Amino acid sequence: MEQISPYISVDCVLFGYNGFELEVLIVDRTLTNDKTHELIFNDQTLTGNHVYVDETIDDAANRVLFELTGLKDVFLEQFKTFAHPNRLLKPNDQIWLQHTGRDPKARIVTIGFYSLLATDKIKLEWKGRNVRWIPIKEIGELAFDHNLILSEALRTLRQRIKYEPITFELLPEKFTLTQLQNVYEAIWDVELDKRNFRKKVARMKYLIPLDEKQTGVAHKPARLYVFSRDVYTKTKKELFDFTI
Amino acid sequence: MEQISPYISVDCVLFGYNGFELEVLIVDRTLTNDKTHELIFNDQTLTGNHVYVDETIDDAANRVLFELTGLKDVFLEQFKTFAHPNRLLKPNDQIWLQHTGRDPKARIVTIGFYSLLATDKIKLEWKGRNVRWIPIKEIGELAFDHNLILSEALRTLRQRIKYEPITFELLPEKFTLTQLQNVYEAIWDVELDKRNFRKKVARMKYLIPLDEKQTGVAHKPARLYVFSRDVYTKTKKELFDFTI
DNA sequence: AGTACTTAGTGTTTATTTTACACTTATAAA
DNA sequence: TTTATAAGTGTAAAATAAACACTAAGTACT
Repeated sequence: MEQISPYISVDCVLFGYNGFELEVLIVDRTLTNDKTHELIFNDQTLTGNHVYVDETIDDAANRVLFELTGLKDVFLEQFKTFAHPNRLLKPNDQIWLQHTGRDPKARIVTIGFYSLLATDKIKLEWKGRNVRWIPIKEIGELAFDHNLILSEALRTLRQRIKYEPITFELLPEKFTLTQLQNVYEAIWDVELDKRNFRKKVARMKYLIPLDEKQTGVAHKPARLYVFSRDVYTKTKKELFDFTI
Repeated sequence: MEQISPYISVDCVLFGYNGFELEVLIVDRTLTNDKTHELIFNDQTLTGNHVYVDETIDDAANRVLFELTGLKDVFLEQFKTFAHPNRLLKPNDQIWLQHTGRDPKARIVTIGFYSLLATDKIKLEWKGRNVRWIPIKEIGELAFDHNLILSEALRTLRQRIKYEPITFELLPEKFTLTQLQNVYEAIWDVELDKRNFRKKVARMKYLIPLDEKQTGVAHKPARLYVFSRDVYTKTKKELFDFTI
């Protein structure tokens, strides 16, 4: 029952919305033989890194996000912690751990974060590794238990957008109501009624209509809106939300 | 930026309901000088323990719960992970860590769980330490960041009971509608309208009325109900809840 | 036996929210 | 000027939420 030095990491599920579908940021994990330069394997993972001893787990998650996208101060929230059962490591994962000089017997504890990003404004770059957005429906088998982590992140996201105004994070600052509706439809994978959706969001005071319209579209241009966090925090009911 | 062996623990916030108020299980932490037997300090903590290398974090949390209450298979859910910023350790905590042979510089990562228990059916006992239920409003300063952990657990609980039928876990198997209402009132610290509350729960098919009544009360005896998880899982809308 | 005490249990009205459903309007492109 | 495309709008019916006060059924006490 001795405590072998565990390895603490964060894994970030970065959700993006491209105007049509929900996407997730995926990194290629490529391992080649140092001498022969043969490809040993090539698969895919979520983005993550280990937690340094002098930083909080939120620091670590923000660092991963920043190194990848150059962005700071974006929505990033812890959702669940996973202790990889090492006996279930896939062969590739074992090889990978040895290659990176880590003990495959050491417990891996990883804290899952998820972030919401407007896909367009991001230039991806990460330590020379191939990083790209993949529509969530097209994601195949990932390394470690990253499929589970992704699945739990999506479950959390689907719940969270019911009660908190975070869908705006997936959109440009100014957006149309149709775009907003599309985000909900993409996340929940359902179709919503346009008129009822608009009636519903019309009640949200923190959704501010602008005197501005879309330009350059080959149809009736839509009105643009912004989300006001100020109005939101002022009007939301704190009824059950006091801290002891 | 070297990785000092971190220390991984679980902290369990055990919520109980005594018929009147929401309570939390608290452990006395007493430290005496090994030679002189003088009391060095005596303060209070949540219940927790470290995670062994051969168990999952859920195993560890269940182990803590079992050692404390003798109960298995009760509601126990992870809610948030905390990385104690060690620079903020209180003096007592530093002394405690040294006393238990641990490096105060080693990062502490603790995974917070919360559990819901019907206070009455539990016999408390934990390694000879003093363990007791304390009403949540009477809890003072706790060790480490346990006040923060408790506060986050309560926030989670207050949210969770809005959408999931877990309040039953705080009650005996057969309960009255008034008891159920009292649980909501205790958790949210509000008063609810009796008639509206009953109208609302009457819509819940998984709340099964029995042909049984309270006995031994000096007033009109109330009808007893049970919660049927079967009916709940069958009838609940899985609409947005598929797994990829 | 009767009375006092205590909590259980019930219904109505009004306001708000949800749901289902189809046509007109404004712009760019051809 | 015509066409294609998405924007934008209203109504009726059903369900839910909110406010509000009295009667019923048991025990305890005399």
